[in-house]
Amino acid sequence: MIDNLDKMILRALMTNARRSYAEIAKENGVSPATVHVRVEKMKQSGVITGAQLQVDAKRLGYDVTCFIGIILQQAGDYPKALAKLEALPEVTEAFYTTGQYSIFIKVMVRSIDDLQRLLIERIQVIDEIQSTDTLISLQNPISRDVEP
Amino acid sequence: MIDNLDKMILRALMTNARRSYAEIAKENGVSPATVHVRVEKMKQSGVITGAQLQVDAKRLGYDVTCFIGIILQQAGDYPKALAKLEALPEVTEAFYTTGQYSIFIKVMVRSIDDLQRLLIERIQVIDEIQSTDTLISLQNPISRDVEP
DNA sequence: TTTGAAAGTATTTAGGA
DNA sequence: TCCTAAATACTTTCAAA
Repeated sequence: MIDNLDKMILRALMTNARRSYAEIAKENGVSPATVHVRVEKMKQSGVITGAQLQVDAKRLGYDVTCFIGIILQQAGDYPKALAKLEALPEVTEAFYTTGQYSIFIKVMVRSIDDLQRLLIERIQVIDEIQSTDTLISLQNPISRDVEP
Repeated sequence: MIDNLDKMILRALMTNARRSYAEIAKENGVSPATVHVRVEKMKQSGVITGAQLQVDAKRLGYDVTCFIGIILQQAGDYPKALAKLEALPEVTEAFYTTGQYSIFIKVMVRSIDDLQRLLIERIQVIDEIQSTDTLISLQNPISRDVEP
């Protein structure tokens, strides 16, 4: 399904999604048309789902990143709780997890004050949520992709 | 520092980093050259840090995503422990956090067996680590960017 | 599946408003 | 700072191997 050339193309684009197919082609001894064909195939098969610009959240004013573990009143409340969390733009990731928490979310806000308001006024008021644990991130020293 | 046009450009590229500057220019009533200049400025000022292809980890064979909270022997062990974690390609994110854990990592592996091996043979053997808590993710229903 | 060639676009630079 | 215009480079299609 995915051969070595596909992997090379993924590796190239995962580090810099705006690199030209021409350049990647040259590096791998194939024609630009081939790179184009391979990328289209990986898009169609769902291996490639998109391309995101990476921005420095701090420079956009988001100084606080944190993780919140959520314990629900009942396990079956998951879809409702999730829908309510999705409506909060500060919630940038949500995971449905096993273990002590049912839902585990990543939140990015401008300040500790904003975090407190978000937690108290928008998250802890969600009926389906029983309690939350917050983990504030001070640094994000590793951030990278899986190996293709 | 960042004006409205910059934000529009970021919004466009954050959802699809391969969109053409020409198209973004047209949408915002400016010339392609202006978009180019703005992007270069945001790269130089560090607002834009790169562009990543998004891939479906499951289709690359990474079926298991999990979070591991790490408690260190001593707080000062952080740099050493981090360096050892960085050497493990399965560790795709690391956060230095306040609260019950010192380091909080995201791990992507091919199977639960691989997770077990990674935990026992590569992570729990790190001298500086006292103990770990693992949280397995079954789904990732929300995954998006902050608002610029 | 890959390619070369052609057509269509896009990027990037530079000069001038 | 932004634009237009021009040069260069890239992408994408397609017919053939």
